[in-house]
Amino acid sequence: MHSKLNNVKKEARERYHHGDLRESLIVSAEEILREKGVAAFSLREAARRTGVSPAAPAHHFGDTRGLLTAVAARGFRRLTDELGAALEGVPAERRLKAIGSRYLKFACGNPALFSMMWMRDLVEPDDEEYVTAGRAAFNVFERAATGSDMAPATAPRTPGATLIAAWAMLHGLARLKLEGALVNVPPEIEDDVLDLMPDPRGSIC
Amino acid sequence: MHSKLNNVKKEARERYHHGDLRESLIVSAEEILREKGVAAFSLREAARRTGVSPAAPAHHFGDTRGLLTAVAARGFRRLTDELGAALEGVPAERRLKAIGSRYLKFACGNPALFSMMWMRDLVEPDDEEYVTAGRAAFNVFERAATGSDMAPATAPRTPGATLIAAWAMLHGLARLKLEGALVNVPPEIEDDVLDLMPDPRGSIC
DNA sequence: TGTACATCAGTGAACGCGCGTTCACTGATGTAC
DNA sequence: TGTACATCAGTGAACGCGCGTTCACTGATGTAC
Repeated sequence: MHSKLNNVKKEARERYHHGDLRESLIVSAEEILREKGVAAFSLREAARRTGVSPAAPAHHFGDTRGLLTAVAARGFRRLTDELGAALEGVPAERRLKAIGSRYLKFACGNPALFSMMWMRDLVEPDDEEYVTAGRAAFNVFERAATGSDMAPATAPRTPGATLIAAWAMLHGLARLKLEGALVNVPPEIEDDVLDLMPDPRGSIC
Repeated sequence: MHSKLNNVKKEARERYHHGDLRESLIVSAEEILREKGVAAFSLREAARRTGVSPAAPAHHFGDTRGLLTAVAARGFRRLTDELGAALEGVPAERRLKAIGSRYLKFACGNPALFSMMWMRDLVEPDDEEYVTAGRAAFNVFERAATGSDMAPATAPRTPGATLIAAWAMLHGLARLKLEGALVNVPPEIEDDVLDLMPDPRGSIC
């Protein structure tokens, strides 16, 4: 039974048509980011890891930027999911912190991916999928932080200063950690920093 | 007189020995960062712009990473100067905000340089000059934010949570701006965010 | 003041590399009749 | 149910490119005597 499974897999691998190349390329790309970082990423290696010719990716993504954009969008979707999961069963007054520590956890667990997601040089910043995915992640944060579920779906957002301030503190903490700027800082402090996030509901100050 | 000056310059340019190649390469590198961004940086182009053979930089910096490290260190020194200048004649209670907006100004005025300064992949993170320059910048921030001048010069720092929180908010705001994440946010909000920085002197809350 | 020589700061040609992308092509798939 | 054909998803060889670095070298500088 095990060997049967392997045969199926092998056949699939050796088929002329891959079957799910788009998906596989994204997975390979994430792998490269995880193992080697953003700077070392190349389209050819993604193809190589997927066991496909270097010209194949063009069919699905056009060019390198296209693939990275898809990977970034997928990253935002995963972030959205994780932020959502972090809120389950958490009372309103602890949601800001809960979402904050999950945001950090995501960034530190996927350092290269997280960085790449924000690099407008590498990504097609106007790509609809990318924009939508990014906005969805922010929406979760906004709802958790403000307690409001009424965020308009389409209109341009102009969120309040406190919300942006909380996000900035969070994002900055993540970046500083990734950048190794906090190596001399005791890790417990991180928790205190999260407590200092300004609360958009105005419960502090 | 003008032409005489030009002749001197021309001679200098055409001399076999450059005279100040180390300095010139750093300047060219900054130029490239400004014009093309981090991703497009190359050692060869820095040499080309300086009017020197591609092998010349090795004499002064060893390799690409060496040059970028020097550029980053210089960036931190410039940041230190600017932060210091931002404090001149500013009363204690307004220093936190003053230094905050200067930090933002620096980041947004030198986007590629600022990003590069934090990229441990591109830089020799243990280089003494780099480390010293980075620490000096942080020291200015710390002194301005806490009002304390007694920061030990050598001992490993373990700054308080509020200080880190303020820095994180600032750094995060800078990053979000550079990353284009705030395009839909009215610019006035930035000022309000700075007002929300937690004050390490405990004057708020 | 003159000269020999070590050291320094450059040259420029060459290396091998991996990259993104193009190209004419072919095998597989699915649909219309 | 069988067949013709359009479309799709791949191949793999080739392109030109710019890169970082190495190498043997040479011109300029400065120092010791």
